[in-house]
Amino acid sequence: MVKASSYFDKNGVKKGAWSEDEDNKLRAYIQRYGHWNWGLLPKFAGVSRSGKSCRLRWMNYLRPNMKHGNFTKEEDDLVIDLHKKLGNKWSAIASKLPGRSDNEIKNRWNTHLKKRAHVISDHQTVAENEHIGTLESDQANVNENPVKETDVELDLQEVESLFAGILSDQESPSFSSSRTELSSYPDYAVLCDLSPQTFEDELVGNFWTAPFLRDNDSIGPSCDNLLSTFNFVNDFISHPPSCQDMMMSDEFLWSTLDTFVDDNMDFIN
DNA sequence: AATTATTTCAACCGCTATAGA
DNA sequence: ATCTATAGCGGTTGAAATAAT
Repeated sequence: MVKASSYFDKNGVKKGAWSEDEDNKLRAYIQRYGHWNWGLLPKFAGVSRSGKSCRLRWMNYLRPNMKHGNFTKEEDDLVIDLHKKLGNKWSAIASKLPGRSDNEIKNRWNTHLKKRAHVISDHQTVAENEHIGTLESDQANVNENPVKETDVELDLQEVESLFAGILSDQESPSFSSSRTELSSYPDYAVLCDLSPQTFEDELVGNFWTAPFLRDNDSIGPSCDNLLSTFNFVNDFISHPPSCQDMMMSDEFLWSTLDTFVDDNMDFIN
């Protein structure tokens, strides 16, 4: 199901449903270069979307290993359980359900599970009240409300341990997610002849993995493009070749440089 | 079969947190 | 300390799908 047929806003940014072509462009780009900067990514990927929109599309739909379709009973139960402990912390809940996005879980909760959880909660409240009533009658005049205080204390401990578990699972959300994503891209490992982990260390914020502007045919030789390309050439000349060897083949590099010179001879002259 | 009401869920929006200048 | 850019989160929207009449 899609939200709306697409349209362009007053700034020329495309909104609404993503087309298959846009999905393919975004997927291909991120699988090749990673998401190094969401703000700039759409331009390089060749899609007329906002960075936010690209990020959302990738995180919620295009990421590798994302599940789509019905939730299993186990997943539903887990969401209910985690929501009971964490509340509307969809991102934290999603971190415990592999292949499900926070958005998907939020929708699942709002459309299916909220009612079910309320029913369960109502039953539990009745049971708890009966239990408390029994205790209170048993321990009348000893303590005003011993059972409720104990319950609150246990819940806090549960929440704390759960958060501790989440934090220990992921040293950094962006790093851990990109590690998972990268490990599923054999092309990168082959290209670099590096383990995904080592490659990731090189990838994050690495100049050499940022896309070369000429990759995007829709972008003409603007001053920004030329500046970036000149910077690229300067860096290539002045830097030791280790990174170049890892990240690019000679064939790609020289063909890119040739193309650049051909296309921009007038500007250079 | 046609119309209306309801449900679903992908995408948007506004806000906050964080990092870097 | 302040400003700016970016990433991420959670609430909300609204078109499409489905159910009810």
